[in-house]
Amino acid sequence: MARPREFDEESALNAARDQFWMTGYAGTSMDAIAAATGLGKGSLYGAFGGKRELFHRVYDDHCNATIDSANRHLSGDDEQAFERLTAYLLGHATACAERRQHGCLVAKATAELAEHDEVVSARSLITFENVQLALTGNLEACQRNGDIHPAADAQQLAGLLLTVHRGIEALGKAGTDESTLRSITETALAGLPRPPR
Amino acid sequence: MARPREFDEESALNAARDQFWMTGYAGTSMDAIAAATGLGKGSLYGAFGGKRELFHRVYDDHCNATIDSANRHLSGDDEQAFERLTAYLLGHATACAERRQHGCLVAKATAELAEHDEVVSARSLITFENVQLALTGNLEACQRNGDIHPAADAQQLAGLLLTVHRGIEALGKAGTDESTLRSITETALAGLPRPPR
DNA sequence: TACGTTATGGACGCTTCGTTCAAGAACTTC
DNA sequence: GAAGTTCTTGAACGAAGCGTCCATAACGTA
Repeated sequence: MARPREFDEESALNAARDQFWMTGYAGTSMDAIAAATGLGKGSLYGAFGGKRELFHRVYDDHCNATIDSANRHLSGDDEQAFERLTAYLLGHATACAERRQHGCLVAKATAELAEHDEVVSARSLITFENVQLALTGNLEACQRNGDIHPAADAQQLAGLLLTVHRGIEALGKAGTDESTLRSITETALAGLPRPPR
Repeated sequence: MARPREFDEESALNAARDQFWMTGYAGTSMDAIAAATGLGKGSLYGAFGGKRELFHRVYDDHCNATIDSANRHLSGDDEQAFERLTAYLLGHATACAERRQHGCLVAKATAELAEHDEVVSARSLITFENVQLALTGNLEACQRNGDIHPAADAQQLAGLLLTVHRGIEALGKAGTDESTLRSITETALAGLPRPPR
């Protein structure tokens, strides 16, 4: 060992993430990140490499957090699976309508960079697939509990719900109000195939 | 009159739009636009003002074109309304899966700028509302023709379809393949309430 | 205490950015 | 053809971009 780091890596990464989140990749300068993290250029480049490298690191962490969040919200016992699904999607609708919130970083980064940066597009795809997986697991629990038609294709339905999830995010960005986003979500949930009784 | 313009305004705007479309607002330089349009800086600034002004002009035109396209695809006689709806959404799914296509400019601009530029967010919202309106009209035609349950709320369903439309765009950006996007679309269409028989 | 190693902070270089400007060209009107 | 107006070209400018470098500081080890 030699001289130890004076900054906390995690909080520095969070500050950098928030900058990218707010102003996008091209719109964020390394000077702004240096100011936000409180790091000098030397520390910044020494610890994280260049701008692209830093973004990849930040983005990777964020994608993992997104997947974890989906899993945490959606997994659990069968009895309350449908309730969790409803809460997850309606919560998302409410969050997307918040004016302060600057939307989802995955959506923003994918829109800006996916076509130019294969690392980003691959990471985005994996993230979506994993969220869909979490949704699939939840829907299967719903089926076991009799909330969803047992013959339905859970994976297909999960794909649709993921799509709705991403669409809500897009509409929220444009300023669609909360009640609209929530009622769209409810319409989507109402369209799920219910079991015969 | 004095010296006439040597360039075609529309094609210059299209070239500018394509640049913004490809590399985003912050990622596009006026030099790049000058090169793409073939205009000198003087002409560029003289004709369109600054960067932001030019983007607003380009974006406005594009939003109108988007709305027109939705209306053109979705309006018509009642008999083929559902067929047109299916074609519109499936066509969109296929287009979004095209790797060459750089996604929807409305989505990209909204993601990058909506939170910082009220002109953009307002224009995006109006665009979405008008596409939803086109979808609503189509669904009402479907109801008259007996393809959709007559008691269903067409506006609610249109909101859901708009959301799916935007979600498909988001997933396509990440690289989701065509067959997946199409089958999600089909699942969404299958979830629409059919009339009792 | 001396030395090697890593971290820090900011000045620096080079490039690119958005925008302005001056000189000249093309047109209309008188 | 002279005057007036608008358009074109491209150089120039200040600001800001990314990344490097260096003197200094703070540790471990000998």
